[in-house]
Amino acid sequence: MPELPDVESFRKTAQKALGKRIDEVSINMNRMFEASDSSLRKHLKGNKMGKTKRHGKYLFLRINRGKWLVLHFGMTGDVTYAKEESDHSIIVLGFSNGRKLCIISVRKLGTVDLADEVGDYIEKKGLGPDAMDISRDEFRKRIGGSRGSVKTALMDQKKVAGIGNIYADEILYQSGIHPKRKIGDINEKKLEEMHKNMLRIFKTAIRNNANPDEFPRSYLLHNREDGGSCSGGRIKKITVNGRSTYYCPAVQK
DNA sequence: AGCCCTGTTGCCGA
DNA sequence: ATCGGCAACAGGGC
Repeated sequence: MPELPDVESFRKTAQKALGKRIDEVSINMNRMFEASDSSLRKHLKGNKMGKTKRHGKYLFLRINRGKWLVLHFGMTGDVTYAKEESDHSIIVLGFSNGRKLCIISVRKLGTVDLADEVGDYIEKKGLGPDAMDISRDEFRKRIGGSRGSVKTALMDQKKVAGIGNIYADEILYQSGIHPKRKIGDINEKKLEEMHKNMLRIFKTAIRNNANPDEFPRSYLLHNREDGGSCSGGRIKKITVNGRSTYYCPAVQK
């Protein structure tokens, strides 16, 4: 689930607790946690939920003056705000209105951390500019300036933050580019087209709360399986950068 | 029931 | 730069 649009949707959910005081804290520690149980409790309990930020696939929740709760979900995740506690919650924040903000991670592959400054944290991680924020020229410079395959470049969080396996395939499909094409083989005009498509796809996904059922039918995502149908032919499955990759040979060159 | 494979991520070592 | 292995777990196929 958690690529840029999913995390943006998590952020909006967390935003519903804005200004609410955290009365109760429940933490199910596991290997995701970089911050200790005691320091998390110290910074969470009794404080009010502040503003929220997202950068790439990272979510930042301000929980105390200058302190941020940092969340990265790995391959699975969700955030809920309701009276009921969700299964697989790693952190549950209880508020006086009886509602709970649940941070969910079924597979426990991500990260939970504390940070003083969002910008410093992003820099420390070496993340590139957020995909929704990056200018056309910057995109062309960062993606175009590598030697490997175009899909590998798109998924490199150090170049541009937020594009994962599913959306990389979608961007390449809609841009008519074979995932294994070498970057050097793609001209500037095509790179700019990719940038435009990336923004459009993410905007569409965000508008629909990252729910693929609501995306246009023309999206690859709906037929993302070996032998799946496409206007031009059949979807093919290959491996790129160690990840399953789906594309249409008739459409993508 | 149980075994095997796959996977929306990212780090590490060869 | 690229590749395989790995982390933890659920769900589907057989």
